[in-house]
Amino acid sequence: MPKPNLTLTLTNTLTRAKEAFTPHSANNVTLYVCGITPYDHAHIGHARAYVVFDILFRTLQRLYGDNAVKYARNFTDIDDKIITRAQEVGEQPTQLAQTFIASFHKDMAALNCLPPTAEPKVSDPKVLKGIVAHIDALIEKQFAYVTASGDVMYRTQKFPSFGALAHRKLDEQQHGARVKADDEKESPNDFVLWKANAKSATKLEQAFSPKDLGAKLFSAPGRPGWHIECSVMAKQELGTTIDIHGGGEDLQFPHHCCEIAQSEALLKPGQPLARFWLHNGFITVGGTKMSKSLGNFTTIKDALKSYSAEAIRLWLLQTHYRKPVDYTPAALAAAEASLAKLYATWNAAFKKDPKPAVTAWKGTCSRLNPFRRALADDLNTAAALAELHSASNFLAEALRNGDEQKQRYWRQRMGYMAHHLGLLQNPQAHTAKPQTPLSAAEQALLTAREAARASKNWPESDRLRDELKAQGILIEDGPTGTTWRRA
RNA sequence: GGCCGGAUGGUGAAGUGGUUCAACACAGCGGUUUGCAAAACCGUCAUUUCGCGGGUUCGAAUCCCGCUCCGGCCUCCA
Repeated sequence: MPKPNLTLTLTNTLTRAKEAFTPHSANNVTLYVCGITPYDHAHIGHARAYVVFDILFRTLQRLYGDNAVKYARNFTDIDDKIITRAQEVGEQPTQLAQTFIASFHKDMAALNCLPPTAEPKVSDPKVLKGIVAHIDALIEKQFAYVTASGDVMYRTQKFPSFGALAHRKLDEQQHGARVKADDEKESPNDFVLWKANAKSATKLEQAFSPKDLGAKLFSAPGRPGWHIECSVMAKQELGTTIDIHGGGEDLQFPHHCCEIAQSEALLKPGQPLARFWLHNGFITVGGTKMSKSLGNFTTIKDALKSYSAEAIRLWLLQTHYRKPVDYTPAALAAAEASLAKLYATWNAAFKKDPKPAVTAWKGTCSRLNPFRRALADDLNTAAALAELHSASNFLAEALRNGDEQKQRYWRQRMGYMAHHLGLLQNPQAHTAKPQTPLSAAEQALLTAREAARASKNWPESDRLRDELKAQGILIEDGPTGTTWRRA
């Protein structure tokens, strides 16, 4: 792979500064992004996180080569929330998790998010064994202790920089602000690595015997705590120090701080779990964070009932990934309109020349430089979109002028940009919304209107046009005849 | 209480010291076109203005200080 002639800069949460990114090894670039706990359908907030990191994944692929980038995104498929939900609906937890993993995969595919190179699950025996071994090692090194009820806790006092990622001094925190303190902890900051059944309301489900998994220093049946899995899966999939670790802003503390403590306790002094930490901002509703617990969420599937997947993607990419995005129908409708315009040009170009669009680009192109620079500048997708619009406008102009050379030129560049952003990728029909053929009744209306127009019966013609519009079919009378499209 | 982030036209939003820096998009408005529309095109759309008040500077939306408002986290969370 050629050495990238662009420097990728990323805002590193560790330093709160934009830093030049260089991978530890240019032919093995590693990215770990915290995935979901599959106990319900994913919502728009999840969509944002994974669209953002999809753009990062694609950008890294362009810079270092498709095969050089390893992107792991996990599923926390062993968890109290899964067990609780499973009991509510009378299902096996594992079955329930499977259902929502499949649902999540569908959502990601709809949103044009590329599949990660690895999607580890906690329930994988390899992961469970790794977790148990990691916990054993932490106990051995005094970084963890077993409580009277059998839990294993991380001893945060052994890790003085705990909380540094979130820039917190722990003695200044309000303990128990949200979750009540646990008497068995040596320090209120300590967190659970292994959750023994003794304190679980759901004793028998998703419970594992540490001994069976090879544990030597703890024994109470139970399940892994939330944070430990990511440490282990990142290590198993990507190695001990990864290039970039990402996730939502809300994971900074405690989740990512706990991961750092768990992982770095077993690494050489000064060796980090991750060199770069990236966090995306929230989706808000009326200014308040969209979340499961507040109940103010819209699932991706529900949003897809009203808006095309690419409009959702476009809407998300209009804002820089660290800023909040407010979910409003008006904003989605505006994105849909903007996308429809892009597709109108795109579609017209395909009618002229049905060859597939360019997706890859070898070498340099001065017209693509602003686009590439925008994405390399801390993933400035808003600026990158402006370049896409610009290419679209030039292509539309070339189509009007009949300049075939420029049509090819701009179509290639537009195609490349759209592909990088994961937009304009609907196969066959080059429109955002599916254009199902007219029904017999609809066709009859259209034919009747044609007849009325031929006899210059304008009132009848307009009445039929309104009737079609009411059914979601928009009529356009052009010089070469009448066309229709579904709104 | 501690820590973190945000505030840019009617709307979303880019821009973090200086030659179109207020990009781009959506909406609106005027026009061309059309039987009328739609679509498209042309034009217009923050002109001492970037939450407020100071300061630094030859020069600030951009840096510094103070303030207001909004949001997030402080062991469920993307």
